[in-house]
Parts: sequence; C-alpha cells; structure tokens
Amino acid sequence: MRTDDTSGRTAYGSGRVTAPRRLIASTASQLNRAFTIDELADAVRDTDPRHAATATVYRAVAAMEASGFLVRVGQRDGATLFARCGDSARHHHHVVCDSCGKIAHAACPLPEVESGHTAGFIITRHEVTLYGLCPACAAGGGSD
Amino acid sequence: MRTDDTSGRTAYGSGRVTAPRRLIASTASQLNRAFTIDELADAVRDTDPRHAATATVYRAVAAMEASGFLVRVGQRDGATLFARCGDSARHHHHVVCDSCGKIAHAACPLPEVESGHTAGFIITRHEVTLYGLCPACAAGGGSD
DNA sequence: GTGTATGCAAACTGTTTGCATGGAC
DNA sequence: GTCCATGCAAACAGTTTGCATACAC
Repeated sequence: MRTDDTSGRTAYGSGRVTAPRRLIASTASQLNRAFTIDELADAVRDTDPRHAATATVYRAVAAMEASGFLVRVGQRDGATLFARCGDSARHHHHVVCDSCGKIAHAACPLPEVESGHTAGFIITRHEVTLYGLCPACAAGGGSD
Repeated sequence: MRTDDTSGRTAYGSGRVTAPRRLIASTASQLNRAFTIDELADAVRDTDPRHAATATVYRAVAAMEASGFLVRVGQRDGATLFARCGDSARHHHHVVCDSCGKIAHAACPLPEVESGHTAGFIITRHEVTLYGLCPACAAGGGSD
C-alpha cells in the first residue's frame, strides 16, 4: 500500500520542500516504527551521509509534527519517540513495541473523562502511551 | 491531617536518614503539589540555603521514588514532575493542575486493556497523565 | 530577488557521576 | 569502624539557537 506522500507536500504542509527535507520525510515513513530523532538522523545519514545535520532533522521533525505528518508516541531513555501516523483526524493513542518499536493505534480509553471532570478537576488534555510487545515480537521471543 | 512521616523512615525506607534528607522529604510533603526537582531544591534552600546541593536532591528524590514515597506524575517543560502520594498500594494515576500544580488521584481508565491486549499487542505497561485545572483554579480564574 | 532551510558549532537544560569528606548506624 | 550520603564540579544527553550561506519559490 502506498499511503505516504514522501514528496514533502504532505509532510511539511506549506513549508518549503528541499532535498534534505524530502529525504528526512521519506526515511521517517520507511522506518515504519517509532523512532527517536537520533535514530532518524542516523537512518537519513545512512542513505546520504552528506545531508541532514542534527539540527536540520530536529527542525524538520518539528515541521512534520506541526503539519500532523508525525506524532510523538512516547519516550525512550529520555528521548522523544516519534512515528508516522496517517490518521490525524480521529483522536487516538498508540501502542509502542518495546522490542522492535512497531506501533499500532489504540482507542482513547477516556471516553467520558476526556474534556470532562475527574476529582473535580477540569481535564484539558491527557497523555496516554501504551508499551508492550507486538504480535511478532511476542511470538518470536522479542527479537526484531 | 497528618499522613506523612517526615522523619525520613517512610520516605527513604531502609536508607539512611540524614538532616538534608529529612529536610528534603519534609519539604516535598509540605509542597502538597506536583513539583520538579529544581522547584523542590529551591524550596529546600529557601529553608536552609546551606543544605541540599542539586545532586543531593536528585539522589534523595530517586530514593524516595524507590521507596514509594514519591511518584512521578508527569512532565513540565522537559522536566519530570513528582508528587507525594500516600496511596502506593492501589494502582491509579494523577490529575495535575496546570495552574497551581495541585494533584488528585484518577482511576486507571484502562480496566481491560491493562495487562491485556490492544491491536494484538501485549501491553506490559502504560503511562496516563491528566492535566487540567483544579476546582479552585477553575473557579478563581487560574491564579493560585 | 526574497525568504526560508541548511549546516556547523556553541549554548542550554535537565540529569548523572566521580571523588574526597562527614556523618548515620 | 564501616559504609552510605553529601557537596562540588565536571560530564552527559537531548534539544535549541545564532549566523552566514544556499536554494525553493
């Protein structure tokens, strides 16, 4: 299936599409799992060592997050985990495989609490992240 | 009500109880809200400027988290938010007031997902944090 | 031609660690 | 007396920013 427009239009919205940005967006899509910025930068340099300084990747990721192309799905060792998520219209969360980084959608478990009340508090936002093992890693013993 | 043993025994479990640690635990309890380590360190130095170097506070907080005296309840500007939570026996989460930092318990909204399955994944752990406004801040317009 | 993205390096922030000293037990 | 906690400062990792140059539009 081909659900990602890696030309850059989808990834960066109204921002400019440059060679490094195209490569970064394409790499992020092809990773097909949750990744840290550092991992993404490594993968990009794997394709083209001349491109994508760390700062550029950070800025590109920020732009892609702003456009909804990427979402942050959790943390790992203090670093933010991002992932490509095509379904930005429907509110949901993500499950991250601790072993291979694969992600899946998870319905929001806060049907009534969402934008509602808890202990008298007015809830304005919430963060839900699930971690575990994907079917493949659960069956295979954890290796990728 | 006096629910906190600030002598240090409860806070540090089997660890040693020193003057700085006692002060740190006592201050953490008295804050009565979510705080970053930096805020806690400031509050401690407010009482005794000679005690509690940053590293000491970090180590004391780590010890108190290990003993269950403190729990991490979220993040703020990249820093970890901690809070005193006396109910470590029952699994639950917390609501943090974005305005004054006050916290309240929140029931875990993952009754079936918890230690269960989602999209074929085996869920091993989850993080849920709610942010909003406490009753006082919601009524008073947001000031503490 | 204008303005934004790049790349490099320095700066920043939250957090951790090494080491010699002091104090809890 | 032994071992852990302290304090200071340096080290560290992730992330952000300043600035001159290159390129998308």
